[in-house]
Amino acid sequence: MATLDFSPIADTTRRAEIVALLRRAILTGQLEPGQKLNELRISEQMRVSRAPLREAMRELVQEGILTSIPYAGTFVIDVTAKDIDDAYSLNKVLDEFAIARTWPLRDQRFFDELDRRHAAVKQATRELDTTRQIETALQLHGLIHEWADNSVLLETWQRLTSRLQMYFALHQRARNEPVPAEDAHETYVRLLKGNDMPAAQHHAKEHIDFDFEALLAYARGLERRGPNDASRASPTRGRPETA
Amino acid sequence: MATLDFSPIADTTRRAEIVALLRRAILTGQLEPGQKLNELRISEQMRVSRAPLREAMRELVQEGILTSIPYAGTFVIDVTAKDIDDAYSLNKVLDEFAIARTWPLRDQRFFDELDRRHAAVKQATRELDTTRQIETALQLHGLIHEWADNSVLLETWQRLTSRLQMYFALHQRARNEPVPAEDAHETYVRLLKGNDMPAAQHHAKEHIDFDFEALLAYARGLERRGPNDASRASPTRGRPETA
DNA sequence: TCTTGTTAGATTGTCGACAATCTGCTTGTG
DNA sequence: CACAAGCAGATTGTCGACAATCTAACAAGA
Repeated sequence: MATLDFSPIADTTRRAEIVALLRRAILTGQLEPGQKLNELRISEQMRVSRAPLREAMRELVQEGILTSIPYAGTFVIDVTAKDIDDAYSLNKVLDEFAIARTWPLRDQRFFDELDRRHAAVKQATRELDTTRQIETALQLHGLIHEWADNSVLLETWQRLTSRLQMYFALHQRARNEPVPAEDAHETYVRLLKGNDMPAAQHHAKEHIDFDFEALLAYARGLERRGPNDASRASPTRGRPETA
Repeated sequence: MATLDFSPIADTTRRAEIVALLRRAILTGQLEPGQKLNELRISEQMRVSRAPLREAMRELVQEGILTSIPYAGTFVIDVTAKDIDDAYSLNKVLDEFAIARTWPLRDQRFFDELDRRHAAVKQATRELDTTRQIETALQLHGLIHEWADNSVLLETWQRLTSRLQMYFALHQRARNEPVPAEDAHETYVRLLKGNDMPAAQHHAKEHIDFDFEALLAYARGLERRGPNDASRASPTRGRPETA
């Protein structure tokens, strides 16, 4: 028989859809860092009860983009310059590892997918859709982590990605100007297709450096002006239950 | 005035306690891999309603030690040899990074804490408490990740640790024999106190190798005999919603 | 005026019940 | 006997209501 592989059926629980909705709202910056999530208000807006909403929020807390204080509320995580720096330096290490693991597994399907994602970035750039530009760039970058055949690495990178996407979106939102139109990923893609693995690893580091540069400057600027002004109830008691 | 710093008050929600209970049950192997968690039964045993229990389970799903299939149930993750291998190889990279970051931050407090945790391992070994032995060994190992001053790294390592602890406990349980009594961490501690960082990094890798060796062999043996026989409802539909 | 105790309102945490879905068995039919 | 349809039981997902806790405003007293 012909081996037809069906795609998985859609998630049927409200919880899963709520997770997707909330995650998108946070990662695109519609929910600002530090902002409190009022359960009753959100559940009424989404036309669901608080039970699946709360379960969804627990997931996002564990995912690292929300933080919860008992009897006080659940908040979008704050973005500190140190967080970005931490994620940045760890990402370097993970990239190096991912490239090393992916290297011997590269095949035609890998190169095709690489080109496909690269094209998606370029299209988003042409259309000046900054949100989509961030998304596609991270997806391009994520290919080496998906291809490395290491589930723990992939999980780790996806967690990192959530934060990175949030940081980038915040950055874009604040500056509100399109990313440079020239293609910053041309060399990256070319090196991943070549035969010089150390060169690819080295470029990945430099490439990240470039992306993070402006972001870090922005975050540091934020901190100098004091914490974000998003309407939050300034939780003072207890500590967030981070993972 | 004298600056007396109070420790944070204990978590007062049932949810937090349930998370701790379940996590411990899983990591010590009281709940076996693949086993299904019946919500009604557990909630009755714990004398709580299903709401906080379900929220706790969502957290543990996101933490990576449970897996959930809509309308089918929530299960303890299965332990495959590949999972162990993945965690193992990534752990090497993280260790190297953690040592590099910790190195310039070492001070007397670090050395004291190092000795304290080392002593805890030795005491657990003397008392032949294998479960505690695993716990303390991982805590000793975790110091470099805590000290590295990188929150993302720490989070990542803690996620890894959960699985490692589960794997080790499973291993111990199956073989039911105490770990070699000789002190395997003596060199590790000594190198962390010394001045040769590359040597410390190198030893960390070798040290992990040693620990994982038997574990990997055991896991591979498991797979050869087919999947675990824990009473599970053999979920066939849908896919687990891993993080 | 500053501090302390009280109270009202709002929000989070928890509960018990109902709805939706799955699994396995039974039953009827060829 | 093979097989499909349908039913019953069990389990998960969701809902609305109540209890516990927090915040902020206000009053009383030193």
